Amino acid sequence: MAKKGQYTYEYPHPAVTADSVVFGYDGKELKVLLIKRGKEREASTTAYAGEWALPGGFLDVEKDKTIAHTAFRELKEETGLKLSIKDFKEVGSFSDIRRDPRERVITITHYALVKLAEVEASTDAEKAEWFSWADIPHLAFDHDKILRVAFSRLKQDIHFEPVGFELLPEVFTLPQLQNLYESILEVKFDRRNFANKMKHYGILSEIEDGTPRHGTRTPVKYRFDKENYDRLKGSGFQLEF
Amino acid sequence: MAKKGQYTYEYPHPAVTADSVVFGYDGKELKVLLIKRGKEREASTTAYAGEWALPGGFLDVEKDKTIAHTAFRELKEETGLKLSIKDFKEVGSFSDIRRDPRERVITITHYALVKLAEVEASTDAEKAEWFSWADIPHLAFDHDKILRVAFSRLKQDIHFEPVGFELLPEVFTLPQLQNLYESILEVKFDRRNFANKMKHYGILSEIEDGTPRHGTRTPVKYRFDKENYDRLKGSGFQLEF
DNA sequence: ATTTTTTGTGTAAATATTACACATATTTTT
DNA sequence: AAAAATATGTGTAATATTTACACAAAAAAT
Repeated sequence: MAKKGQYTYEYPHPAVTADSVVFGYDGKELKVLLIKRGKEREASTTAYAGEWALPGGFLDVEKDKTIAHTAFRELKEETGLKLSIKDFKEVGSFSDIRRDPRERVITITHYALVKLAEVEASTDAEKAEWFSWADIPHLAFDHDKILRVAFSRLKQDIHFEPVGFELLPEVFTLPQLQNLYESILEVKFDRRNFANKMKHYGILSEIEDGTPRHGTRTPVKYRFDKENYDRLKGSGFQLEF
Repeated sequence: MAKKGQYTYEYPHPAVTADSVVFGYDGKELKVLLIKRGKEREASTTAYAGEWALPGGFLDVEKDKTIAHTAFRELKEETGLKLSIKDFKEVGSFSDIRRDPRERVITITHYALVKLAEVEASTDAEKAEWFSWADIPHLAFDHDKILRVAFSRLKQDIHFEPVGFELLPEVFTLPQLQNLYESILEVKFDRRNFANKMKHYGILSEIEDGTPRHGTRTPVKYRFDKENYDRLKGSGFQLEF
């Protein structure tokens, strides 16, 4: 364990943390992973104990290769979720001089998109919980603000990035895909126009499951055609609505 | 002056800097403001002395309200340019563990857009120089990479933000505006289509300077109609090409 | 003086977007 | 068990947007 007062500098240094906004989608609603704050860094005073907050923690100055590695490591430690470094997309920094009561702390926030069904089992329910976007509690520090900024970044990115790929399960339906877009963009689309446009892009593969499918109201299942998407993206394609 | 070893922490802390990419436009070419590195922080070892670099410097932990204030202060100190805090748009952080040979330094980068003609005089030519985008020298640290990322962010933002307002002088011509868009987006547009689209948005006011203007090849002068632009933007307008 | 470059302007064709209705199986309600 | 409500898939015509394209005149360069 580190001895107190071991690290000295000629000029004052801030602490740096990485917080993560992890979005999931269960086919119905957009969700966010939050943790209940306990104590951290054994010896330091705990701030906002017992409140909900974004998962995150301090940069390990000697070990973390980049700040994304901090985000990765802390998310795993705090929620059990083991993603990949490249899943973390930087949102920005939050550096207000009073944002942490203990000392000057700059946080760099990332967001990540996960397939909820696939990861729900591996999140440590003791410490972490998935909250519906519509039902987020008040958060510690300036995490309310951070969450809003992360969401607006997601909202921007969805125009150009295949966020569907990352949030939906392998097999999904058009209504699910549409609902996801509507949840993130906070608008409603016409069902026919949405389907036409999506099919026109050629990035959906219909799954033939044998059932002859005479009636409706059992939605057709699709898979993303990743190869086609990558090809389109390479030639300047933009997924827009 | 600070005494050596005055600031101690229980855990190691990184240094945090703010670097700025300042873009200017002279009616012909996109330019970037760079500084020649000398020594900084009186007592510390100077890295990359004599090389070109982005303007920037260390966060003042006790005084800088946010990291944007650091960017503002350092830009003024190093180049003489006095912008406004809200001119600084965050690009992102660069945190590679080896990016600074002296100690662990995380940098948070902003970009800013300026009307070159108006600020050229106030940049301290002793220390700072405007470089054409096509003619940027090799830079210190990972500043080459930072510059590329900042440019690609500008390229994205131009779709949705009135960067023309910020880079062009009050009075400008359509060819200048088009050239600016072409420089940033790295494409060529058809002159008629560009003019049609721009005029259709209703954000340009033609300036009547009395001259009857029988001939062509003396471009018509315009001003941005800021009010109209703001109104359009408020109702979801997007400037696209 | 001649040539080259720069500028402004309009229209037709192609493409993309929008608006819109019904039949039917499933689910929910009574 | 029956009835009502809900969710699903499908196509076309009207409108709006985007693209492609040529010439005449002044200024600048040769």
